[in-house]
Parts: sequence; C-alpha cells; structure tokens
Amino acid sequence: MHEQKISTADRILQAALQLMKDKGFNLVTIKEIADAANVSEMTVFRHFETKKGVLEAAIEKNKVVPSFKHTFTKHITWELEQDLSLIAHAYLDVMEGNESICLIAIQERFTLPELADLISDHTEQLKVAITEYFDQMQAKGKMMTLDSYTQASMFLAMLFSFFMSTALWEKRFINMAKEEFIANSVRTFCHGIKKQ
Amino acid sequence: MHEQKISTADRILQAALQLMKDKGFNLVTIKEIADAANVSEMTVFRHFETKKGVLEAAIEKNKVVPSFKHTFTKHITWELEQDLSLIAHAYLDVMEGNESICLIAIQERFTLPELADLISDHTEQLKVAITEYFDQMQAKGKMMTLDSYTQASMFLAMLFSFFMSTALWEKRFINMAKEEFIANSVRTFCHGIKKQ
DNA sequence: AACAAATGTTAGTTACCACTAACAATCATT
DNA sequence: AATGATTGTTAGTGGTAACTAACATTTGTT
Repeated sequence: MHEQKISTADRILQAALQLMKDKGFNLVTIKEIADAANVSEMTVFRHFETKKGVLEAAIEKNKVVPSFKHTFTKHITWELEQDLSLIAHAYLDVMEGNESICLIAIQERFTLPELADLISDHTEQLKVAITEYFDQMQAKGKMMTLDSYTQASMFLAMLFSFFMSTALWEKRFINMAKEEFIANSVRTFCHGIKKQ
Repeated sequence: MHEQKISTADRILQAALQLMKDKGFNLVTIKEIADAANVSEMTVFRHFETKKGVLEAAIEKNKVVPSFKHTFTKHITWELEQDLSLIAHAYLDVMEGNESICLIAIQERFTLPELADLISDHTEQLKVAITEYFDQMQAKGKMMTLDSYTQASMFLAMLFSFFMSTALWEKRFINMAKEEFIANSVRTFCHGIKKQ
C-alpha cells in the first residue's frame, strides 16, 4: 500500500466517478469501470466488494470539504463587492471540486439521498455565514436593511444556477466564464439595474 | 378513440412521466408504468411499441410550449419591477409546466440530448426577448446602461436556480415560496443591496 | 345477439449485469 | 530463487427487464 504513482484502487475510483457523473450510477457497468481503469472486473470487486462500494469509496476519496469559516475570518475586508466576490469564488470552487458528486447526487437523489445532504450541508453552512456577514454589514451601515437570510439565499441562488447549468450543459445555458459571471452577479446584486 | 374520460393511452403516458421524473428513464420498468396506469404490460407495448416510444409520446403530449412574445406585446407596462415580475411568472410557469420533462432531460442528457434542446430553446427565446426589452428600457432612461444580454442572463439565472432547486429538492435548498422568491429577486435585481 | 376492437393472461426468449468461484499468471520484496 | 500479495482469466449463477407470441376475456357498437 505504498501508493507511488496512481494506485490501482485510485485509478478505479477515478474512472468510476467520471463515468457515473456522465451516465449515472445505474447505467455504468463494472465492466466499463474496469476497462476505463485498465484492470479486470475481478480487481474491482476484490477492492470494493460491490458496485455501491465503489461509489462510496469514490466519494469518500474525492469529496471536497469546505472551510468557509476560515475564508470569513481570514479574508473579509468589509467592502461589499470585494467580499461577495471572494465568497462567490469560495463557493464555486467547492462546488466545482464536488462537481461529479453533485451530478451523481442529482441523478440518484431518490436512491442515494445522503449524497444530496453532503452538498446541501455545505450550502447551508455558507448561507448562515453570509447571513451573519450581512447582519454585520447592516450594523455598519454599509448595506440596506433587508432580511439577511433571504438575501444570502438570493446570492447563493445566482451562483448555484451558474454552477448547475455549466455542470449540466456547459455553455449552453449561461454562456459566460466564471469570472465574468461572478463579476456581473456581484455588481448587479450590490447596485441593481434601475436608474437613480 | 372517443376519449371521454381519460383514455388508456393517456393514463399510461401520465403514469410514465410521473415515474420517470422521479426515478429516471432507465430505472422505471414497463411493469411499474402498467401497474400505475392500471393496465397490463401488454397494453403498454401495444400502444407504444417500445419503452422509448412511451417517453416520446409522453413528452409530445405533455410539453408546454410558451408564447413569450404574446406576454411581451400584451402585458408590458414599461415599469421595471412590474414587468420583471410578470416575466418571472411567465418563465416559471412554463418551467413548472415542463417540470417532468426538465428532470428527465437532466437525467438523460447524454442519451436524449434533444430533450435539453427543448428546454434551452425556451430559455434562449425568452432571453432574447428580455434583451430587447432592456435595450428599450435603457433608451427610455429607466435602466442603467449595461449589457442587456448579460443582464437578461443574470435575471434568468436567478429564476432557473429557483426552479431547479425546488424541482430537485423541494424546499431543501431554497426555502421560499415562488411569489416570495420572485418578489425578492425582482427587488434585488432592480435596486441592489448596497446603501446609497 | 353478434362482431370487432381493446385489453388481459401466460409463457417464453433474449440480453444484460452484479457478483462468485477456482485457478493461472505476474509482480514486489527479501 | 522463493514467497506472498496483487491481478488476470474463464466459466458460471441468479436475477431482472424489454419485448414477443398465442390465446382468452372483456368491452363497445350496431
């Protein structure tokens, strides 16, 4: 178990996650995974016992656990645009890191509901942090008096939409680069579009 | 073929769409569909030949085709908040009408890509209409000078997010009613959140 | 009542796939 | 070179599900 290059187990997990992300858990066969990882079917079973075992191991190995608290305590500047841009990047980075897991969570939301929990926990955690941030910004008089939790939901909703649409259909729905989308959403979110 | 109540074929299509929406095309069996529609397996095959045939017929029968042009030409008031609220309702109504189709389009985005086209065509159509609307609002001096297509994308992104998250996970991600979400997104989109 | 269309029943075919078992080949480490 | 661990090969089992075929039953219409 001295994994020097990429161990056999890791190659299997990588292949499995990639395939399941595209085709969904049920449509991927062990044979496909084995071929993609350049091993025999038997090797897959010897490592992970069952097909579901492969998925669980793949998720455990590849999931990105965010540390939003760190982001907030270390990098907040109390400048609205700058902070929201930072938060947006932090959120999208985590979501992108978990892209495969998210897509599988959607496809298997009835058969593997615990997967969706993983994602929604991250989102809720961040939502609460943003809520607190908005409360303090209102106290500082740098933000309008609005329900903080609702506004946090709205902000994350825009970002979620970008992530989801690019993960599912690439540029088909939102034809913007990540930076451009963040810049625009932060701008619009802070200033609105109405004149005067 | 004098469909008086609900014809057998329609009952099958209804059951099929409902089941596929939840479990995905592949995980639904013809037997399940037949049971849900209170017919025998054979009846399903006699009507639609293949499983894919069932899905295609169900989509053809149940898809909602929007008439956004009508919405714009008839109901626009050139008051930003009011119009955006109207547009938001129109969009979400169409998406909700196509909810099952959308969910299947996601699950089968590699096997049935034409399904996603249906949805993205609607969205693009509306995006173009909003773009023109923004152009005219800018000409009227009622809106800031911003790239109209980009802003239209941002607005639809917020709505798309609401639709998607409720369709996939109900209240888990966005815990707001439709009206509340629309009111907030229109408000934030028009006025922003920053003080002065 | 009589006929035809729609539906039910039953049995079976075919294909796929998760998973097992037994044995052979390879590889790494000493 | 020897040994133990890892991987490959092959054959098979059991279950499931799409789809077919033949025949029986029900239902609607005249």
